[in-house]
Amino acid sequence: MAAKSRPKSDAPDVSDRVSRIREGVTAAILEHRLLPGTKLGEDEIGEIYGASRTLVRTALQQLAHEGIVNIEKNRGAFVARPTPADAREVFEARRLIEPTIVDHAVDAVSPVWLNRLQQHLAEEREAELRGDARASVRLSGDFHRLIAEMSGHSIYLGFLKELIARSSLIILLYRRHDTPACGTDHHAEIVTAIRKRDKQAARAQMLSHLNEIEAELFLKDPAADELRLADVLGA
Amino acid sequence: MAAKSRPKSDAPDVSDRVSRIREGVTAAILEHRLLPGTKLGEDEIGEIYGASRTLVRTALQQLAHEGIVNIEKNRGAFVARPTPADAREVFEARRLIEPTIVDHAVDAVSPVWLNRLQQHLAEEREAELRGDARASVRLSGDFHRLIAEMSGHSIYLGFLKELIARSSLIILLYRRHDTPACGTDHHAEIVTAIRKRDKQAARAQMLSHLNEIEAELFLKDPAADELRLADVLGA
DNA sequence: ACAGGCGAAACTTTATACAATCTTCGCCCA
DNA sequence: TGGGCGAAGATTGTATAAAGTTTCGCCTGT
Repeated sequence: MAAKSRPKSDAPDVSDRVSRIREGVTAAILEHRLLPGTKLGEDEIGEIYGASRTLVRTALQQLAHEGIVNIEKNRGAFVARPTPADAREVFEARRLIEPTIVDHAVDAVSPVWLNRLQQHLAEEREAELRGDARASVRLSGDFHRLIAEMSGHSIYLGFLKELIARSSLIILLYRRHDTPACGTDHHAEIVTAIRKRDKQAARAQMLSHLNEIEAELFLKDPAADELRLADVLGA
Repeated sequence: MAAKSRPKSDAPDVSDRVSRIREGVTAAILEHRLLPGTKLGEDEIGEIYGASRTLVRTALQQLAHEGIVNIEKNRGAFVARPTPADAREVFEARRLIEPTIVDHAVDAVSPVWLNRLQQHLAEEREAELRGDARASVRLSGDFHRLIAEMSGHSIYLGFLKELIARSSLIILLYRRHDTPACGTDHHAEIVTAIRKRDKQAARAQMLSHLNEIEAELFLKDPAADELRLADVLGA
């Protein structure tokens, strides 16, 4: 029995073909290459990844469950278009969960993890300097996911993955100016608090970080989605 | 076009055939008619619901994403068997989320909702009196879900659905005695606090309720799942 | 010229057939 | 008698084809 036969039920099955499709599409959405509302045709994606529609469909259903794709019956799959109400819910949930996650991360602090965090900060700075907006957006989300992995809490990790993916769409849709997605300095301050094992500070930093992200959004409060047309016509 | 053509992306699509399968299997698991570890053959289920394997597979994948079914590659789908570590994570998450949910529920209180809550309590009492363990288990979870629906927070609702489903399996696996799943009195006290619009009390009641449920569990801390065999032999 | 309806094309949904993998049972050998 | 090898059976993974639905263009009638 080699160690390779250990799917362990938690492993993402990176070698799986469905996962390759899912992660490819997810990356495209998170990096803002696929815009909200874009139609995701099964043939189209299948041809790109050299897979049949069966596998594409499986991947799209998983993405729909994660909330970044909407599947409309008999019409197909589309990149989700979160409403302002959705956005408020997502950030409220993040404000609730992430301080607790960072608490656990402090408990799990170790040289190995600190090293990973440092390395990640370096990658973020590099992408920022390079002006690579796509990488910046992706890495910004990855930072939060990294802390969730560090916490060792698999349920929080699963929840947060959903919330981060949706956040990426929300930021794309509703940011006021073309501000950099996530202040890298904030991330550094959070890491500092984690290194000092200061839960109080870590929670506070995380919370203010999330508040700042949301504050940079323009979450207007239309009566319903139907008003979107009026917005477009007014522009 | 009648109002029926409104899937609205959030509706459970009750008329959908996949959803019928999913909800049927979910109910069977939540009512403890399907025990953890049970193999869920695709042909088997397909024959029961008169559907082809394509639809069954879709339903099973959704259940796997909700965490109550494990899909092992080339082996099939099985009812999940949460570990004690999973159990602790689930209840920690519930202790974090549900007090906040009940907070929102208090904000949303109205005669209509109070009526539904009362009606639900009556159903629970009736099932308890009737000695219908299956209905009791299901209704006990439905109470928590009802409050989440009342909160109007769709993300919390989605998260809680997962947590409740897993909780049902956990309680089945790890309860000390054959205690009634969930104290009905506790639920009544929570409703009372909600009616009084007393957030403080509602949060406290919810928290102690969750603590009590977890306290009635026997979450031993084996090194790994492999020790399960030793437990059985020791018994 | 324009509104309404018919029809074809494209896509999704569902079913079925085929391929790959795992399990199980029987047999053989040490 | 116990263990290991191997083939048959069963089950899942994947692809392809048939069926149903929506959408868009075009045509006709007013």
